Amino acid sequence: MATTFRTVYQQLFKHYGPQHWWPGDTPFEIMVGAVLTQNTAWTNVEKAIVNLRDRDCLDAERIMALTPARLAALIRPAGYFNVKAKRLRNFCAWYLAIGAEQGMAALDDKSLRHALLSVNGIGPETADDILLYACDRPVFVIDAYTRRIFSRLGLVAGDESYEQLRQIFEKGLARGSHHERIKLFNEYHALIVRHGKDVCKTKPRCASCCLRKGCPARLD
DNA sequence: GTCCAGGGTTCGT
DNA sequence: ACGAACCATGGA
Repeated sequence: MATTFRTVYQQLFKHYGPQHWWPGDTPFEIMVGAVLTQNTAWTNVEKAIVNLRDRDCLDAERIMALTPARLAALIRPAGYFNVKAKRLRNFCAWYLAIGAEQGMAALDDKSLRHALLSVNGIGPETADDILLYACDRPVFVIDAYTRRIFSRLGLVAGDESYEQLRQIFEKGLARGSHHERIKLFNEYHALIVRHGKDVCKTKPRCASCCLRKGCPARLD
């Protein structure tokens, strides 16, 4: 059986089961989490979100009403708090200006992605997290784990640009209804992160890949 | 003590 | 277009 984007997904799902991403009660909370999780362990992001919720600040207007210093203090556990306070403000200002989730829903996938990328502090991965997990748009999220795992499998070269990789994955997983693809992309990225956390950082790092024969951490 | 996490921007080349 | 420095906490 040839290794494909489909078979890797099946292998991961069989081993780890559903990941129930994205944790969060509302789309807005997911968007906040997407900004806060930039290069940060999720456990630290959760602490920051709890702080915001305790202050009733999981809300764009409430966040904008905070001074940058107050906001930074609340999100302190998520690290890079001064940078992220600024990015969160930038995002909330944009979010309110565009008309919140209704305004976002009025845009097609491409326009919304472009609009998100225009926000200072929202790059490709954060934008795609928001598109997929908060807006239910069929975009495949690429991260460092994706690049590492799939280049070791030989399914990608590894030095492609973010945009190239996204196209490769979306084309490699082209079949299925709109809804099925969203569900698949949702679960797939979550499984890649789960697997990456689990074994791809074992020391010494497996030189081949944790999904391939010969790797001590291979799944079966 | 060291390493690095569910990255992005800015400023060099 | 691409690479490196920068940001900062907390858990393993």
